Amino acid sequence: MAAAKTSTVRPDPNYVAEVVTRLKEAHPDAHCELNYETPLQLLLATILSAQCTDVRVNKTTPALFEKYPDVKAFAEADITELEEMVRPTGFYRMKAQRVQETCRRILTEYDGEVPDEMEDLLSLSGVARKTANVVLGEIFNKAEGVVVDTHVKRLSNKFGFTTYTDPVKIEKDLMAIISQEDWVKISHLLIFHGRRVCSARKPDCANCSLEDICPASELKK
DNA sequence: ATCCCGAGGG
DNA sequence: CCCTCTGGAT
Repeated sequence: MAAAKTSTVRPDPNYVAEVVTRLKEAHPDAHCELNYETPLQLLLATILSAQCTDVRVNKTTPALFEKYPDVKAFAEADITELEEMVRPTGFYRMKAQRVQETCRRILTEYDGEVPDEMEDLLSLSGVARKTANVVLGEIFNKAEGVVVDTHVKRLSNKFGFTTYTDPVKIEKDLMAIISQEDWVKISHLLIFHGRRVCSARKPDCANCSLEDICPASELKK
């Protein structure tokens, strides 16, 4: 019988396990770096983090969360003032609108509480799988997938975990090769590694503990 | 595929 | 200057 063809080429499970093990050793403190105190604050911080560094989000949110202490305050905020508050994070008009629209819907449809179901989260303005996965994983401890941001996307391709560029397809590939108990952790690890070692502009292969097993190592070119 | 948008790094 | 940053909606 001829070998069954699969539509997607999977990386060697042993290789994947080795990469995960080494990432855990390299970044034992990997965690979500967005600052927040409430579920609402994490949801909003994550919406603001689109195409923006978490460092900049963290410099923006303290004043924002002080001025608007709860969902109601965001729902009733003057949109121009809200725009100015979120301006440093970029895409500020759209983000202000999404933040307010999301808070209004949480107020009117979810009794003021951030929903803990994927379907409900995805129905919110400015919330797609990446943001929903962050909230489900960090707050409710019930991740239904893997957070795929720009770092996870870049490194997943470098390590050969996926061949796709579409975040949804990348997430599906990762869910197939990473054990479910590591779904939250793998994103933290890839994001930490992507920021500190394997940056997009200048990957520091000389100081990377995975250099010898990395298909994209710059040192052997 | 394109738009939204500012700020820092190389 | 150009690229990148925990994306999402049209």
